[in-house]
Amino acid sequence: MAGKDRAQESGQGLGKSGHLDFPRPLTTVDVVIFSISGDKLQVLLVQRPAGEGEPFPLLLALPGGFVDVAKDRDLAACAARKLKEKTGVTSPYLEQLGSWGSASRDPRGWSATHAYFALIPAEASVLTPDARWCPIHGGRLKEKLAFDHGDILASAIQRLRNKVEYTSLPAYLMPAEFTLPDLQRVYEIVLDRPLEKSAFRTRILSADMIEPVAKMRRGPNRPAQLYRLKKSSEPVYFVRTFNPPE
Amino acid sequence: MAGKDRAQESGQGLGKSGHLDFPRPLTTVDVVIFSISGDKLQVLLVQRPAGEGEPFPLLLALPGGFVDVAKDRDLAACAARKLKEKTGVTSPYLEQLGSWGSASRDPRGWSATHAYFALIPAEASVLTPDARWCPIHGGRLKEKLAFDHGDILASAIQRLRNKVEYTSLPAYLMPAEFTLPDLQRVYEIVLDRPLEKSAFRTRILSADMIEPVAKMRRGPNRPAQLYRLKKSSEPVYFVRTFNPPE
DNA sequence: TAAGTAAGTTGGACTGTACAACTAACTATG
DNA sequence: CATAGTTAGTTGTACAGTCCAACTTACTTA
Repeated sequence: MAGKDRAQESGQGLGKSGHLDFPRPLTTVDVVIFSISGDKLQVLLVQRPAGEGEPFPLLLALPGGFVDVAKDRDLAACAARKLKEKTGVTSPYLEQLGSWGSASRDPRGWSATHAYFALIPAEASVLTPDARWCPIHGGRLKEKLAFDHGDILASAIQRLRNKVEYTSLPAYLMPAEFTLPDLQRVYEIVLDRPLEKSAFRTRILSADMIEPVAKMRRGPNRPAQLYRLKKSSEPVYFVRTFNPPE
Repeated sequence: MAGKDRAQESGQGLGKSGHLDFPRPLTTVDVVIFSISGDKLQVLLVQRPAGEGEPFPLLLALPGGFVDVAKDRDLAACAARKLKEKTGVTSPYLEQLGSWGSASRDPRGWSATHAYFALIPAEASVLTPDARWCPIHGGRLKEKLAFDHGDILASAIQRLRNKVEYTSLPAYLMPAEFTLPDLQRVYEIVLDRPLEKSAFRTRILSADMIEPVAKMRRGPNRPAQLYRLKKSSEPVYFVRTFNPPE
């Protein structure tokens, strides 16, 4: 026989009955939900419960929880459900970030979490009482998080920054209508560095991702053209990054 | 109390005893191992066992298996172990690809796999008898795979192509010493399109990722300079993609 | 009416790719 | 021994898009 049993490969027995009677890791899904408000990148966090036997009581954590094999068809549905429960938002940008699994990350035993990251416009959300936005200063969060959620968040921030360098991801952080300077500001907030105005405009406008609406944003100075996202839903990939610093 | 119990959030009870007595998904790790040989991108596959109760008997599948909570400290270690077992290679390029989990992907029950992808030089490997290299034609594999491994492989190919467009990843597919035209050929094999010679050379040489060795590759025509990878281990990210087709 | 401010445009310098023609170094062949 | 063939590697012009900086435009406020 060419192949070996998958369970046996791991040194674990598969009984003749077909039972898979070896210990299984805990399986969770966590979601890193980003938004922009107050000129800051913000992440949605919830407080851990204080009950008996609860790990990391009262610490902040990413919203998430165990996969419910009866309720969740797949991982993405589970992540979307958790996002919906916490923010009320249903169709945001939702991307898988990666998975973290080890013997030590959860004191209750070997566990693996599937992490997702979502981008939503701040105004679109109606939070549950236990959830709140926490600002990210200089690419870092001040608070210490439960489990390895600090690592996961750091990884999400890095991924976001990386992709913002050469994609239209920030568009998903914008309200329905926005101006080009608004969008540029969001890019600058995420990247934490200024971008060049004319190159930015050229790039975005030639990407065919937004369209002008017949309105201007009026303010104390020259009015700005309002735009909205085209209905493409897919992010745009640019062939260059913005001029990287250094 | 601000937070709710993670298990309760999923509608699952956490007993007062602290037991986590609800059904857990199966947890596996699979590895997509790429290599180049015969001017083709190749992926390492193993044949599924034919035993009773075995899903997808005799079909080809990605090497992988259940996480062993006693043996595997974390997911990456588990992936590295599987790579080592199948190919003997210990320090390749190994990156997490993503995770796939659903009620339906494994007939034995709700399961989630953590997929990794690895790049190794073909000559570096000593395969176990059940493993073999399968060529990828035009970005696709001919054979049908077990589970959702076809999806996972397609995703790995797409990720590889994407990254090859703007990183030095193909360097990890090269033998210890290679020429610039060798490297270009590998880029072209993965991208499945020709690249421009002078731009390719400029880009690679200015990336400071390889260094010449004091030898030439001799053949039936003009000798070519041999190079080797510098000991950086980290891949290089270019600020532009190669000129994309279309 | 002038000053202030942010929106949006314009033009020259620069960087790196695209394309194509070129030179260089070797082998094989008549 | 000369010449054709092949691949390595270079060079030069065109072009695209960013960088930088100055400029015009449209509005508010004093």
